[in-house]
Amino acid sequence: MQLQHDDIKLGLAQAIDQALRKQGVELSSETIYDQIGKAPNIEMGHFAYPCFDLAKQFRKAPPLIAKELSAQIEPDRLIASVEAAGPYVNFFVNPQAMGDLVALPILDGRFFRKDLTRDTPKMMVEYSQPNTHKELHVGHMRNLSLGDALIRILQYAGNEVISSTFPGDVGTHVAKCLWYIKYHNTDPMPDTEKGAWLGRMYTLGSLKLEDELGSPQEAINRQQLSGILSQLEAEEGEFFDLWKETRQWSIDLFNWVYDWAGVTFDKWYWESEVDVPSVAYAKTLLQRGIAIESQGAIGVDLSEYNLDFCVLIKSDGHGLYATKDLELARRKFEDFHIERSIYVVDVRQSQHFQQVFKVLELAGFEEAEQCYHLAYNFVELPDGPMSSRKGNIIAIMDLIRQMVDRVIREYLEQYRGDWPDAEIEEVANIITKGAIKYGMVRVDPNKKIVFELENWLNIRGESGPYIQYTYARINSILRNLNDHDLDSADWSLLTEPLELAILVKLADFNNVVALAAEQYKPNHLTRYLYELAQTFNGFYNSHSIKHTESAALKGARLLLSKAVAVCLREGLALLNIPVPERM
RNA sequence: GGUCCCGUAGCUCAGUUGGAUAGAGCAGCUGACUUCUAAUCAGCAGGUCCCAGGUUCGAGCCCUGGCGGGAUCACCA
Repeated sequence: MQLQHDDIKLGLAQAIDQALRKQGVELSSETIYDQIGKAPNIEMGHFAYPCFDLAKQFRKAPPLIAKELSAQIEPDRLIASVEAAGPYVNFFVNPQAMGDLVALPILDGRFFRKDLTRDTPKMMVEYSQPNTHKELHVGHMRNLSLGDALIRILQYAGNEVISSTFPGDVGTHVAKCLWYIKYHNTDPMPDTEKGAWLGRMYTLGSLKLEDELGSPQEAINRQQLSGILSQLEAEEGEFFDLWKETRQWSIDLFNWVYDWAGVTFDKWYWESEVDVPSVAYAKTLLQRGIAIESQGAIGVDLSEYNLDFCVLIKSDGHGLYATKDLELARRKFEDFHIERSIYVVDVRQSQHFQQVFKVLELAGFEEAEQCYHLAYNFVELPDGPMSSRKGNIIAIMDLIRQMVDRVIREYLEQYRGDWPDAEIEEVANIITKGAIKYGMVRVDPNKKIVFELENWLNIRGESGPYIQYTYARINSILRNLNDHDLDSADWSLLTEPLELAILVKLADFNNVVALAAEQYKPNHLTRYLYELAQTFNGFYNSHSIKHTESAALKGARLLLSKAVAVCLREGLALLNIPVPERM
């Protein structure tokens, strides 16, 4: 539920409210506020109020109501003029008021510290659940970008949010990797890029195991794998030592990527730490009669909820993914006293979470209804889904390297000698972050992304770098033209339609972020930032800031530009995308 | 078969909770840098919003039924 934080809409709602009262009609201010929208284009108006809902009360046709209503609204500090257009009342606003209520608060930061939403439970967002002993691929990057952006947006909207991650450091995938290293690998142990090497071992292992299914070798393999798993569980033996060492290699890779992306977690939960306790918990469910024994396994029959049977303890006594999530869900609420728990996990786990939440509910864990699986669709390649198991993945490392190289070669090489080499390297990384994160988050979470490398490396048009470029461009203008510090401007001089279009767009920032927070959809923000940048670039290309008829107008345009830059920077920050000072 | 998601321009996607003439990018074509950053901008072209009903002042959006694609459904995670 959004608070009424938009001063412009509030001002318009007041004027409409007064005009309606004069005609003897009373509406709640919320209703009016919520109905105020944008005019279709800047020639028709800046904001619009539709009169359809008034038809019943007035017993008149909406166009007639719009006409009478607009006649009742007097221009004031905010409202420059009012026009009825069919069933709509269209408002033109004064640049002076827009400057005071929008641009100035943006420039001094007040604008970004408003409370946007009413219900702000303390929540935990869990995201990034990579498996050790596998390579991180671009699919993991979507999860990382989405979860990180979501947390920042939720915090901005006023929620207290704790971030957590849940890496999978135990399980059969680990055994397959260690199995291959020990029994089949002939390469020397690596000195560098150990995480990536491990990922290859996993792929080779799972391919070999798949190959040998149905062969005499199968039984031997099975025995060897089970031996490995036993050692890991007993926490002793050569495989346990190898596990400890190689596990760290993967963690080092995770940390490299997290550092690069600027992501941190308040809490790391490990599958290995909840494994044993989760099985113990499942046994209590059996005792309580919530779980039953079936076909040698122990689980909960959820068929009456259309969720099938949820196995919690395998016939060999081991727990499963669902078992661990049962334990983890409870720990989260205990450890941090949260009121809401969000899981950013790909859509293929939907049924898994439905089962987990339902079992918790049946077990009497009331917070289960505050657990929410934020399912997003996965990233796939043009020729089908990615699979570490099969080895057809694009590693995050490879994407980053290729993109950094491309950015330097195509755009930054021209500055070589002029800029320090370190800055070229840094800016290339900033741009790469912009391209990758923006690309991952711009698509609606429940639509899949078909990853085509060449499209991603081409960063023209709608992209993170477009917005970063606009920021750097404004920065350059300010550097060159802002000879003395401006702290105020005569906003009333900004009468060009494109200048007003910018102000109107700026005013919408908080509405968009609030919407993104409500819907858990950061793509509303990416879209907004792109449109804001686009609006500015349109203005920039048709109006000179440097050459104006007066110094006052130049000052106003400079401050307007600066407000755009601040807004772009703050918006990108919510996506954890940095901006370069020049590019 | 059950459940969930998707279907909008050649391709990739928006569409602010039901509002005015459905918008961007890529690809294609035409223009704009001795000027404040051309990683940009302006313009052209491109549409049965999967189909059929329904709800109402109004539907790309909501409801019902189809069609097409994807995911998932007992000891992997």
